[in-house]
Amino acid sequence: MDCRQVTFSPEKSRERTHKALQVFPRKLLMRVLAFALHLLGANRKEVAALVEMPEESVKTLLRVVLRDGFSALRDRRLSATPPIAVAPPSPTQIIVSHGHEGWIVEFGTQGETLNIPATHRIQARTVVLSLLNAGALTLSQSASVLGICDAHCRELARKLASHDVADALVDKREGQKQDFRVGPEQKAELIQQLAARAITGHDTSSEVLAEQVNEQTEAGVSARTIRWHIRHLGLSDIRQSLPQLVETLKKTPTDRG
DNA sequence: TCGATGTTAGTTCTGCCAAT
DNA sequence: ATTGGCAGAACTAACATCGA
Repeated sequence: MDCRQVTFSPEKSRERTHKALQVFPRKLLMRVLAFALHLLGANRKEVAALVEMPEESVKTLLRVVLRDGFSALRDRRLSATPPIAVAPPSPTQIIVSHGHEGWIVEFGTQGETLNIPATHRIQARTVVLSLLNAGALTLSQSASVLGICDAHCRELARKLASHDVADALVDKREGQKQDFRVGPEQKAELIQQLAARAITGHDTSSEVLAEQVNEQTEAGVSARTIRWHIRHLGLSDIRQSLPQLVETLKKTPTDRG
């Protein structure tokens, strides 16, 4: 669908969105809009910015909607029943609040405060969960101020009770840990082919190397991937240096005489 | 507490295309 | 002809939430 000639009015959008929010939960409405913008051809990054969602959430949304259809537009983890009202927290001597600036911990009798910037999430968790473990805050107060569910809050507090902050609270995600197409066998073949061809003066272009690696290992990788690995293995320059090194070594007596 | 599901952060892979 | 930057897809694993 070509929308380039369509005029979009920010005023009308504000008006209509406001009206729609009387009926739709904000999150659901944003998910519907994200999917519609995607269908109309908008760039995913721009879609994410427009609906104020992380780009990765938009990615996940599009994947599940295209797989499961309309039902996937709502967060299926959410219960259909309305939330149960939570009893007000019991008064404590320490009060923790969370705003745009960060967290404020009020304690003592003279109104002393500890300010934790919004960017210091681990510090906030350390303080709040320590107070929870010490019995100075309730579970629901702690979970609410940290913006996590009670069950997860309980789990983090339990971990912090038996582990240091680095083990209990620091995010350890590292992403994909191993290559899934170019493994040790393919790398060995790549290095072998590149070295042998560089020394003998044969073609060392990524096209040829990809052909050889695929032939020997049935990897099915592209020339671009071969170039990517050549660069990340630090092999980009050995095409020039390796033949010179071999010539030098030929003229030098071997260690064994 | 646990399994299912969604989210997030990171790496690898690949097509496109400008630069060399 | 070949390389390498860029963007986005594909993938992995940890984090987080939810309901039973």
